[in-house]
Order: sequence, then C-alpha cells, then structure tokens
Amino acid sequence: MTKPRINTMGELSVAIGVSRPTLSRFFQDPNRVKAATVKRIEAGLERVEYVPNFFATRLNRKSTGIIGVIIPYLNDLFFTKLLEQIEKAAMTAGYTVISQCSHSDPAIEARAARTFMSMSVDGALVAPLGNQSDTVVHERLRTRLPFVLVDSRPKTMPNVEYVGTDHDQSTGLIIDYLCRVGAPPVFLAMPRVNFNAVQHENAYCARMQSLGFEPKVIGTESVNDQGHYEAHGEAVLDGYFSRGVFTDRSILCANDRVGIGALRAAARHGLVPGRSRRGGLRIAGHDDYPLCPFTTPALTTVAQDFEAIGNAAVSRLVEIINGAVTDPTNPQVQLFDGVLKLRESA
Amino acid sequence: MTKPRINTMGELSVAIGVSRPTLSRFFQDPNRVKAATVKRIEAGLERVEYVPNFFATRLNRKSTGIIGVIIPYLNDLFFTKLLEQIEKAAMTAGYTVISQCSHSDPAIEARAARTFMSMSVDGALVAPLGNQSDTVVHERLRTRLPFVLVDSRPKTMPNVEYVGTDHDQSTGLIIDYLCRVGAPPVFLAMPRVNFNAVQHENAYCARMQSLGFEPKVIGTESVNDQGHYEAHGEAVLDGYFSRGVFTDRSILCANDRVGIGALRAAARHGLVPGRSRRGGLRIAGHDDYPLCPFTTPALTTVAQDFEAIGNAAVSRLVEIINGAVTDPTNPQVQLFDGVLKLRESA
DNA sequence: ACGTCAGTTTTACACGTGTAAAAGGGAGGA
DNA sequence: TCCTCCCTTTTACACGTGTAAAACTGACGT
Repeated sequence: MTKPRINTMGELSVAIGVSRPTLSRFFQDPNRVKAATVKRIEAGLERVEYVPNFFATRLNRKSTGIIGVIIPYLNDLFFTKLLEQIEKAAMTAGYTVISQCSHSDPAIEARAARTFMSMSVDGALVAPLGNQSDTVVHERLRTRLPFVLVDSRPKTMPNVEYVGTDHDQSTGLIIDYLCRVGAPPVFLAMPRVNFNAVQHENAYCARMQSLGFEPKVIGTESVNDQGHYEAHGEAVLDGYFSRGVFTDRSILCANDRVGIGALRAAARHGLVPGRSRRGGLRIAGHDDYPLCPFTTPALTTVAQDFEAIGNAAVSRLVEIINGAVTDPTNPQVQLFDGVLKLRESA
Repeated sequence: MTKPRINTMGELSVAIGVSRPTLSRFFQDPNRVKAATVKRIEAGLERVEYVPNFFATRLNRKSTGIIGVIIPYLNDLFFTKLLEQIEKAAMTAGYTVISQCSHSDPAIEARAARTFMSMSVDGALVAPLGNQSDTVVHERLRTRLPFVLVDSRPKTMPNVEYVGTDHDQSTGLIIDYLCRVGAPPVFLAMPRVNFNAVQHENAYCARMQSLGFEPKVIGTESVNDQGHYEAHGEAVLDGYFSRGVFTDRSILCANDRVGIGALRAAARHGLVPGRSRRGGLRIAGHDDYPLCPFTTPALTTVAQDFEAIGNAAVSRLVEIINGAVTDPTNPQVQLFDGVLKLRESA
C-alpha cells in the first residue's frame, strides 16, 4: 500500500536506473534532462517515495532560492495581508519564503536577521519593528545581502532600498477631504512605536499648515501596551468625550485600528459619527484594514495598496538578487499612492 | 570599523586557536566546553563576524531542532494568535519554528508538508485547511514524523493526536446562556469549509435537541469566497432581515467574524442587538476574536483558550519528539473548555 | 616519578547533494 | 562505415558542519 521510502538520491538513482547527477539536474529543472529520461524518472517516482533533502540541496548551491521576510507583529491584519501578498509574489517568482515575526521584541528581530544570514538567503524583506529595532542588525543585513525595507523606514537608515506608501499623499488626501466637507481634523495619533507613526503625524501637521489650519495632535501621551491600538484609540477618545471635548469634530486616526477604538468610544458616549450629520462628529482612519466595511458605522479611510507594495518589494528584491546595482548613497524608493475609501463614518 | 568576516568554522578555529570540533561543541552548547576555553572563544568572536551555516549544522545532526507549523489562513487573527502562541512556546522549549501558510490552497498545504519532510523537522503542528485538505499528505506526514493536529480535526483522520477546543462544551455554554435569558437561538453557520464548521453545527443541533428545542440552521447554502466570513454573515442576515425574518430572534454565529458581519447587517437595518432589549434581537459569536470588545455593540461570545491550546500542542509535540509512545488506534486528544464572554450584543 | 583523569585535540569519516570536467553512448548524416 | 553532436554517465571533488574514537595534554594526588 505505502510506497517504499527512499532517502537519498544515490539510492534513487540505482532504483530507477538513472545516474545521480542526472537526477540532481532533474530536480532543479526537468528541462535540463532529455524528455525520455524525464518520463523514466517520473515513472520511477510514482513507485517510490522520495523528497530531496532541503538542507543538502541548499548547502552547495550558489543560490538558495530563499527569500527571508520579517514582519513586526502577527496579530495585525495589515502585516499579515502584506505578508500574504509577498508570499504569493515570491512563489510566482520561484522563490521559497521563510517568514519570521519579531513579536515586538528587538532581540527576536535580531535573531531572525541572524538566522537569515546563516541560511544564506538570496535576499531579505523587512518590515522593521520601529524605534527599538537594532539598527546595527539591519545594517549588517544590508551589507551582506540584497535587502529591501517595507512599510516603514527608520530615519537612521536612509541608505536602504524601500517600498511603501506615500504617506504625505495618502494623509493629504483624507485631510483634504475632511476639510472640504467639514471642519479641519484633529489627529488621533498612536504611540510612537514606529517610524510610520511619526511620519503620519508629520504629514498631518504639514498638510494642515499648508491649508492654513492649526494642527492638533492627541493621543501621543498615552503609553500603551504595544500593538493594542484599538484599546489606545478608545481610551484616549473616551477621556476627551467624557469631558465633552471633540464630540463635534473631525477626528483623523493614525490608522484604522485606532479608528475602530475611536468608533467604540463614540458609541459608548451615544455619538454616531458620519458625514451626513453637518457639523457633527466624524471619524476617519488610514490603511483600509479589512474590517473597515463591517464596523458600525463603516469606517472611512485611505487604502494602502497592499498588493502593489508586496509585488513591488518582491520584484525589486529579485532585481537586486539578479545583479541590479544599488547605490547606497541613492537607494531606490518606491512610494505608492493611497486611495480614498468613502464610507459612513466621515 | 566593520569586523572581518569569517565564513567557516575551520577558518574560525585557526583564527582563535581552538580546534574545530571544540567550536562545534561550543555552538551547540557552551557547557560542553571548559569555561576558560569558552572565554577564549567568546573573546575571539568579539573580533570577527561569524555565524554557523544553518544548513550545514542541520544536515548531519540527529535532531534539527525545528518544528514546522502549518496554518490555513494568514488573514485571520484567530490563526495568527494561535501561531504567535505556538512560536513563543516553541521558542521557550528551545525549538526553531518554520511556519507556512496554506493560503486556502490544498496544493500549497501539500507543498508545505513536503518541505517539512525534506527539512527533516523534528515535528509538525498542523491546523488543517479543511474539507479540501489532501488527507494523503497528512497521513504521510503522520507516519514519518511526530505530528499533532491543532484547531480542527478531519473525520478522515481519527488516528492523529489532537489539541483544540471542546466545541460541544463551548457551544453548549453559549446556547444555554441564550436560552436562559431569552428565546432559543438560530444558528448562523459558515460555509462548510472545515471540520469545525460542521462540528459547530452538529454541537448546536445536539444541544438544542437535548434542551427540547427545534434547531434551525441558516447560512450553509451560501457559496462564498473562502475566508470572507464577515461578508458571508452580513449577506445572509441581510437577506433575512430584508424580509423581516429573525429580526427579533437570538442568533448564534458560527464564529465571531461571521458575527461581526451579522452586527453589520443588523445596523444596516436599524436594529440594535442586545440582551437588555427583552424579546429583541440578540447576536452572539464564538472564538473571542480580538476585535469583539470593540464592535458596536460589543459582541458576546465564547472564548477559545488560544494560549492553552498553543502551549498544549507544543508540549505534546515535544513529548512525542522525546520519545513518548503514540498509539494510532488511541491517540491523545486534548480539548479545552470555552469561557463565556458576556458583552453587549446578547 | 608515576598513574589517573577530565578536558581537549586529532583523525577520520559521515551527512546528501551540487558541479565541473572528462569519458561514454546512441542517433543521425555524410 | 565513419564522423559528429547531443545527452548522459562517470569521476572526482566540494559544500560546512556533526560525531565518534583515539591520541594527546596538563593538573593532580600518591
């Protein structure tokens, strides 16, 4: 019933009467072997069970065919969607993806980087942890192998290839909309755990000033557990609403998860944000978190183009792997536009 | 500035004057080397940059120290939380986790399984895709290496070790509550993509009958894109609510993501589910999806014990890796109780 | 001075495959 | 029949480390 198990290519070669190097070539690319031989090998593989040893194949190749990916959190659909897209793009490009999660811990992030170096991955795609990331680790990664940063870029490493969203554009888009339809927005920030947080904040302030409005940022003071954005948004706004503050303002949230918390705070205080209510409370987010269409009211936001970012990151990395020259003093930066998603909350 | 890079243990051994086998032992466990020598090695490592080659170390070890984990979806916080817990537990136990996602595709799931076999992982933890999973692949995995199923267990493989939630208990818990406080619930199912879906449904029917009520299951008919549970829940209930049906009933959703869609459908029809409204609409879910506290109204649900499940799965797998005997005719099954989370929606 | 012993080095081989160069084999054309 | 050419096989070596057994080293106690 169960096929006989064969462990090495050598045994396999005697079992089906083809030389071992021919098998080696077959498993790397069947086109490098005569069609008739391919048939014979495939027929042989029907009769026995054999999988080439992953480590042995990688040990002595010039290219491992592996792309390493590091994401900061696993409990955030933003990053899992990004990872999903990256995995699909990499698979299409013929690469195997090994993904690691930093779990909010710089030590784990550093360990993952070391693992990638020790695996001689062909390249690495990293969504950094944020302020606490060990810059030295990233720097070592950059100098040793093809390396592209995704989603957020530390100011401390301006010499790295980068793919992400144009936050000036995307934040500007939603601010313009909010200002056009009603009062200029307050910015509900998130704890400054990563560079996007600061970048968002800065983009908001710049745009407000260029429009001639006074920027107003709230929510930076709260020291929250990492990653609990919803709780943060709710707690901050609950505080203001309790004092009757901002109950009739536009509130732009740093991201949708903060926005979901904001919606919750509004509901708790009997407030219903929405663009239909003139002069009333309006709440908007950023990212187009997958759950936005299902909140009550549905959250108006700016969509990041996960798909484009994932694809661009992979294809740029593959370019570099294939020998594209990168200039550390002038790295390629690809920024994608956000798209306004008008729903109910603003 | 940058330390000289050393690629092999051999070079390292001449660089710091310690024999290569001693270095080998050092990198596996410093305790196997004299303290004075450890100091000398560590001092040497300060001066040069060296990481042992991942593949070479794994190639010839009796144990690779790797646990392979397969989860079905990445865009579902349920599975990412589970994976997070598994990774932490495995790390504590001294194992490296390689995780792969099936992306709703049995072919990818099978490929991941093959990868694990070719990596000679010490053991595998699998949350199966569901009905479409290739049972043959799982069976081959089971016979070749320590193997524990998590979250959902195909009826077609009753001979596998399993860790999950006791759905009879958890579903019973919420049904009892709903019946105690109001009318017996209708069950809003999800498309039957995995075994838990069916299991939930069966648990619901059994409990209802034992309580003397007529079970009523809706939502199985809809053929939805996989993984879009919220949209499914919303679409199904929107259909009923449009016809004025079930607007005053208790609705038990197969999981919280379906429940979030259900809440959305209610809001769209101006309905506010909640336990405070006597005889009115009530909506409950299952799992304790992280966003439940932040929906409007907050979703009442039954919490699965992610942490316990993740820990138990890892520690059981490690037991088997360390030689615990498993009896295929009587595999160990660990079921954890759900905990009622009373919030606002029911 | 001798034996003992623990820690270390040496030696030798193994892991399973990649790869390059040389040698072999069969089909086709002259 | 012979030559040519394309595949394939053979041969030989390489990848970087694990591991077991034997030989070695130095400190210690008698």
